Order: sequence, then structure tokens, then C-alpha cells
Amino acid sequence: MHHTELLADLRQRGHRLTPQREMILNVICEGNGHLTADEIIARIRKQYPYINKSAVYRTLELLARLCLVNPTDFGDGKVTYEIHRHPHHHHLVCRQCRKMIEVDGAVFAPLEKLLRDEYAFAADLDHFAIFGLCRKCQPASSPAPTLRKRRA
Amino acid sequence: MHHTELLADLRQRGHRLTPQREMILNVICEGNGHLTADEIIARIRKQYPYINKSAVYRTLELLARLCLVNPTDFGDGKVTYEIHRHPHHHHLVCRQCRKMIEVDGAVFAPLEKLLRDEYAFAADLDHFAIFGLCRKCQPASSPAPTLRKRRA
DNA sequence: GTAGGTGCAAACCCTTTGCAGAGAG
DNA sequence: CTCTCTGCAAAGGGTTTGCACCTAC
Repeated sequence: MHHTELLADLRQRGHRLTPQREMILNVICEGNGHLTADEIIARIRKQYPYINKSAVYRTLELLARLCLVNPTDFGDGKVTYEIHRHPHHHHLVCRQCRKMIEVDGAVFAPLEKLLRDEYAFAADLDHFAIFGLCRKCQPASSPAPTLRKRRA
Repeated sequence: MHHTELLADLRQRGHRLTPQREMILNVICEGNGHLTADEIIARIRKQYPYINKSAVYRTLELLARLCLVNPTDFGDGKVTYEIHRHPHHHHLVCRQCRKMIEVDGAVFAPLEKLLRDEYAFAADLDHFAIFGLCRKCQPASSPAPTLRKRRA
């Protein structure tokens, strides 16, 4: 997904194309992975130091509403953003070393079906963060690790 | 689970029993369901107006670390707390009407096994929030619903 | 020309922290 | 008596908002 396509999509849906929006989309597309609002601002500032915080937050809110980006809350107090991708994928986040493992979206298919069948609930399982312990951090796991800020 | 048991557990693990801690545990036990720190404070204040915010936050952090309570981030900017229960359960949160449906922990068992087998990842799936649309809110679903603050 | 966006600064809001004093064991 | 916990007030930190100005169309 190139940022020009997303820009076209934006305009098609009746939103204006501003330099700021272009820069924001460009940065999110380039930086493959998750970026916080702060990181996005920092990257834009390298080329254009005048980018404004509010504009970034407002644009991210818009892009998320249009499902062009996925906001994800990894439970550390700040939200990260990523270009909306197909097929979906999820993230295993180690609560000890903070390592992130990407997981194919298919693992959630059975659960999604179950929730739909049994609870008539249409789950947003397209971008999910699962907390736990990765392979390396498991042996020394047991004695009550320090609580991380906010886990889901 | 009665709050006196939890108090005993606290002392057994070398922590002091203070009136504040007793009140906090009592409120969390009574209020069946999820309470935010603010709600906990409000409820205590009805009987004892002098309860202190910091004490509550610090106690909640302690209780979470000892796995006596489960913190859950429903993505609205504040964490809720609930007595740790067996068997586990999860929550389906409607992103439109905010309704919460409780779901048996067993639905995650296959996923947990898969993550362990394929990724050697020990997932914390004991208390999970899944966002989506409930039965009632589904028909009118499609055209880009307003973005909720922070979803996982 | 006119919505819709941007920039700025201040407000928000939940949560955390430093420190002095209190009280559980 | 000691060490943990509490109370207070202030700071933190990501995010949001009000308002005047600007600019994409």
C-alpha cells in the first residue's frame, strides 16, 4: 500500500489533501510497523520541523475512522498506528522483555466464528495485542513479575 | 471470594493490613464487576471521606502484582479492576453501545494451545477484552462508526 | 468564497512520585 | 522501634479542545 493510494482514497471520501496529511501518511507507510503519534511527529520534523501535534492527532483519528490505519493500544499508555493490512495480523507482546511477535490473523478465525455463532458478536479481531511471556522469558517466570502499566 | 480471605492472603505474603487496604478490598469484592480507581474511591468515600487517591492506586498496583485482582484496560483511558476469579472469563465490549458481554474463559483454550505450540508463547489469556459490535448494533454497522478512544 | 484544516496554547484526565509523618507488627 | 504505608500536593505524559487564521477546492 503506497501513500498516494491512500491519499486518493482520502479525497475520494471527501476529505482535503493537505501537505500535513501527505507527510503523515508517507511516514506511516515508510515506517513499517507501529508508530506512536510522537514517533510520527519526530520523523516528519526531520524534513519539516513545523508539523503540528494537533494536526497529527486529528489526522490519525480520521485515518483510523476511515480504517486506513489501525490504532493499537499495547498497554503502555500510548497508542501506536499502522497501515491497515490484509490479511490481518496480531501481536504477541512479551510482558517481560517487551518483544513483539507477529502472528497470522488466521489463528483467530475459529474464535471469531465461535463468538459470532454463540454470542452473535461481531468481534474486531483484525488487529490484536496479546500479552504473555515469550520463549526466553518463560523459565524464570513465576515469582510475581513487576506489574506493567495497563494490560488488556 | 470474601475480602477477609484476601486480607489474610495479603498478610501471609508479608504485607501490612491497614484500614485502607481493607476498605479497598471490601469495595472490590462487593462491587461485582469492574471498577475503576475513581469508582473505588467514590464508593469508599461514602463511608470514609478521607481515603487517599495515592493509597488506592498503590494498593491496586500491589493487589494486581499479587494476582489478587485483575486489571483490565477497556481502551477508554482508564483501567478497571476486578477480583481475580476462577475459572477465567473474558469480555466482549460493543464499540457502539459499550455493552459488555461476559464470555467463558474456555473459548480461548484452543488459541492458547496454538500459541504455545506454534510460537512457544505463554499468553496471558485469563482476562481479556474483545471489541466489536453486539447483536443490536450490527445491522447499522458498516459506514465507518465514530472512532472510540483507544482500542486494542 | 467557504467549509474544512491547521497552529497554538492551554486544558484534561488518569496516574505517578517525592517527601514527611503516621501506624502496623 | 522500625519499616511499611499513608496523605498531600505537585508533576507527568499522552491526548484533546477552543479559537482564530489559513488554504484546498
